[in-house]
Amino acid sequence: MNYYTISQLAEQFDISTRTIRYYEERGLISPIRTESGQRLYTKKDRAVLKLILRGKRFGFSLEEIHEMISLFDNDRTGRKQLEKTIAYGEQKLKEVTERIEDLMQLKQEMEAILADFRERLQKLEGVE
Amino acid sequence: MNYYTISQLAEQFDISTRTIRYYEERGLISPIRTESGQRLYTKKDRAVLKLILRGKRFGFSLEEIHEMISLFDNDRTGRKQLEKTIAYGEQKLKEVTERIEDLMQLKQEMEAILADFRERLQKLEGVE
DNA sequence: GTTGACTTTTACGTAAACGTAAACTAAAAT
DNA sequence: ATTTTAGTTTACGTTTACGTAAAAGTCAAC
Repeated sequence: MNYYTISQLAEQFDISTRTIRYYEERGLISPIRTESGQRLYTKKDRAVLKLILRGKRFGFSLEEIHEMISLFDNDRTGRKQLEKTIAYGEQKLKEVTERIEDLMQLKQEMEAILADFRERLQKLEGVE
Repeated sequence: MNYYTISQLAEQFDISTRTIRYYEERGLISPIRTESGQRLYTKKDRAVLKLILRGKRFGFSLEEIHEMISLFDNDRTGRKQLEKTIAYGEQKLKEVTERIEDLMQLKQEMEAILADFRERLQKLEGVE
């Protein structure tokens, strides 16, 4: 298998190494170590990092992202655990759905405003 | 016309008065004042506040939201101004569109994971 | 085998977005 | 008329999410 160093990942995602170490401090990512203590990241670690950054773009806090990651990550075997996980997941899914609807409304409003501006510009050009 | 007090707005949106004053500090909202210096908010101010909070939910910084507000707010009359505004608006619209697509992908992934969990639960219940 | 790039931990610094407390004034209620 | 209640400014405090610098160890290249 193949590993990434911290600076490789940092470059790939255009973030600092400090940022990656900070995510580790907060328990969001857990790379293995070489004998001498250097961090090594697997493809899976990379995927987690990608997930973190996407969550951030959506305005989720690291705390929320942490919750979501443990949702996907932990193999919850017990029935109660599964039910809890599903309930939590359904709630998060609902939140995401609401956000999408909200954003689509914003999009429509922006399009309307833009249409208005374009019309104004047309009139100005007509006069000229 | 009808005005809102700061605490009325705070209650309506479930935020603190400090938060509203902070948005004013940052130039995002500009209520009128009574003779004695108390803030009064119009329907339009309320709409702006709503916009701010929506922007925040989407993960935009107050700085970005400030920009967007002045975009919608200022009556830009000159041709150059109009063109600039339209260009900026189109860019923001693109960002929003991308975000929607991104979120929809996240939604699908979450749905897949949830389906998997539900299947596991089914199997457990079948055994029981 | 030493220079230079990279990594580690520790620790203090910082910007954004408010929270909170003090000291005071105005409005509303009793 | 005088308590509450709500509002104001000023200013320091706090959390999140890192930035930055120091001191020391390690890896890669020449």
